[in-house]
Amino acid sequence: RRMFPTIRVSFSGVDPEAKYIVLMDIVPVDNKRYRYAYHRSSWLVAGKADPPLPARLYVHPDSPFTGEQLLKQMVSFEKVKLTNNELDQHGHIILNSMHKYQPRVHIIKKKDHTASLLNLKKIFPETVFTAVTAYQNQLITKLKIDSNPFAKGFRDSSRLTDIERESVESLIQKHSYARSPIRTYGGEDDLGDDSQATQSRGSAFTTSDNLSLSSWVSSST
Amino acid sequence: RRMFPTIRVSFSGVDPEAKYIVLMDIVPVDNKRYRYAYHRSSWLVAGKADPPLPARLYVHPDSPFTGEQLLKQMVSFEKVKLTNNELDQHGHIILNSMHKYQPRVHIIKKKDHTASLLNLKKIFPETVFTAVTAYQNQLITKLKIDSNPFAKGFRDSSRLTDIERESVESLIQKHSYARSPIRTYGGEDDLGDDSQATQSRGSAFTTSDNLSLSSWVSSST
DNA sequence: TACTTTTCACCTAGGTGCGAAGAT
DNA sequence: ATCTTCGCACCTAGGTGAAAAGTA
Repeated sequence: RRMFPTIRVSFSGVDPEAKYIVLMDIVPVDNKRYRYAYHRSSWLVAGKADPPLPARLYVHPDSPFTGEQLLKQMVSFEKVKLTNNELDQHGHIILNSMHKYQPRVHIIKKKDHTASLLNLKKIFPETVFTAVTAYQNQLITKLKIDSNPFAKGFRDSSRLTDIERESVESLIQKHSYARSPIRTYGGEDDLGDDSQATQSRGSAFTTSDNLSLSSWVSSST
Repeated sequence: RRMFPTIRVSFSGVDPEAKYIVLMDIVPVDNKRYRYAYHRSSWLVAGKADPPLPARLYVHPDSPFTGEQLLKQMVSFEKVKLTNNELDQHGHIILNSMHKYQPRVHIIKKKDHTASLLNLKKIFPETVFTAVTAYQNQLITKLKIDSNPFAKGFRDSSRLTDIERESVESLIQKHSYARSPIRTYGGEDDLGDDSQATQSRGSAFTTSDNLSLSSWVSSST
């Protein structure tokens, strides 16, 4: 199923004349499996991670972009789909349920006349999420029903109250602090703030194939 | 509204390594206005054409294609939209109702390192059609209801009978013979059969903006 | 009379969480 | 007990011709 909320990114500092490929992948945050403690409303470590799944890239369907396009428009990843089916034939990104993940946005400059590439990578830490097949927390469910147009059918006056919005913020804080501190699992290099990807909006709730992964994360800014 | 049936084209003889832009435009077949003679089931000339409308190109949204893609996949123009509103802001192709038109498919090879272009043009005469805001013939209506999935709601056992199918063929013959013989109005050069566009499927019924243009044409293999 | 415009019921296509049923 | 799967009602989004109303 689709990843929701949608990750949207805008770019600066690109060459308007050059061509760029923009893509997303999603990497494990740590080597742990999680379970949800209802009475504490928080995620607890529940052992080592399950075996890693085939890594897949989501190349943005509007690629290649001209630098000019990237400076003008926001790039939206609304069509990214997630699954927990390791045999998936649809090209969706494959995740383990009950594991913590970090989406990453990559931008690759197409060098003319050669095959060489420049690949920049950008992480928005506020988009870390935990994949699930069923929502573990009623507030998250409510938040998603509130914000996803396709879930309008479930809005029975259950729009989030101000108090609930505060609770959501606190949940997000907890989820954020609970993850391992700095390094992305997998040991690949991140970009600093000089990266070309400068803005994100929305974040990475999720979903899967026939089932329904989810999680939570900030909707910073 | 969308042009239906959809024009689909496949290509041969292209360079798999090169990049190509594929596009469609629709040009007047002659300088005449038509009206429909119900009792004779045929189009009659009804005077000189109305003033020409702004010419527009429909660049296929999957452009640019690699030659490799063109050799593999059929290119479908299902999303082409037509209108009779000369002030249209949506980029749709603008046509005069009750006039006869010829869709054309163009393929442009992008030359590396230069701005120069090679533009080839291909006409499928069986896709000539007359634009309308309301269908003029019950058989055409039935044919479209029969073949367009979005019109399924109007299929009340009214599927075309074998006899009706024959009548449709004869209508198409009549429409075809009625148009001016060889030259496309506007005097631009056509390609011969050595063109790179080698196959069409379906044809050019139509439709417009808030209204409903239509017409008929062959569905030659 | 001969079109053109507008609105609408009825479709296709596909994104939601729900809840019963299944799996371990 | 704790997830995962599946079918479903309910949405969004938008493509149909019918038919009533408008235009000239």
